[in-house]
Amino acid sequence: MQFDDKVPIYYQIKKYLYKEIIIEHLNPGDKLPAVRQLAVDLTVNVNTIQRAISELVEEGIIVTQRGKGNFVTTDMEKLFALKRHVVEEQIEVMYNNLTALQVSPDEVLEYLTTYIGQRKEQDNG
Amino acid sequence: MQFDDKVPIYYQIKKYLYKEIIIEHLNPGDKLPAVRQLAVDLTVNVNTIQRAISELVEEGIIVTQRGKGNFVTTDMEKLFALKRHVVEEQIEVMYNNLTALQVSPDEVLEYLTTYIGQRKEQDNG
DNA sequence: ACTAGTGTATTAGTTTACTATTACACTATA
DNA sequence: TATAGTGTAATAGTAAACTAATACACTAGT
Repeated sequence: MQFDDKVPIYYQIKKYLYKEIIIEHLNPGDKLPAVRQLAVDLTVNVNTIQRAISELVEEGIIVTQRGKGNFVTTDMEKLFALKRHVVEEQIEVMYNNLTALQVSPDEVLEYLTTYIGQRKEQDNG
Repeated sequence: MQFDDKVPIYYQIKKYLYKEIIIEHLNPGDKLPAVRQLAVDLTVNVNTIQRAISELVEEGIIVTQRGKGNFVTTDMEKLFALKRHVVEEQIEVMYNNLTALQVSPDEVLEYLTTYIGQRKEQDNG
């Protein structure tokens, strides 16, 4: 896995696991790969994996069963809230940053519309 | 100034200076505060300021006149490109992250529209 | 010439994230 | 009960960012 050297790796792994859960590569109740396996897959140290996972456990997204493994929670409330939160955060950060640059809400919408239009052209062409 | 401890300070200062230039708190040809003054204002070390500024110099956004100070470039092309780039980057990052979460372009637009609607209510209420 | 204001460079020390390694504890199964 | 698979913890070492302090070099005004 490729990491942005401006952000701690454990934090990027956290976001990666969020993603895997949100897009249902990992479903409620699923067992995660073993920490040692994840360490190999993502080419980082076990401790780094551990740090990411322990934060997800604190947040109630992942549940640990000692000796068995780590599992995605079956608490659907938590999972819905996770997706809502992650998506909203993306929008919010972008909106706040652009607003700080004195871009108006209408302009933000305009920029996004234009951007999507360009992407559609590119992705088709 | 308040920093996000997940991102290097020098990098956040870079972004801060981008902002100051884009919103025309600093205009073409303007002299920046002295590095020692900036260090006090932003409550960081001079070396950290220096690191941020030296990257802006490499990018041609800031021009150093030794013994005099650091100045915003008068190359308007560079400045327009800067704004274009910074704004587009915000949109792009958000779009890519949401796409990775299997949010469709139309949904991205929908989320943003809803978000802006909510903000307007809040900010008026 | 002197001095104050500026950027630049160097050195040393601290903190945090990360790695590497090893050991320990729990679970399930042959 | 032995063993393989799991999470957990602790120790030691490395690298990067940051701070602190000092010294140097250039510019402008007195």
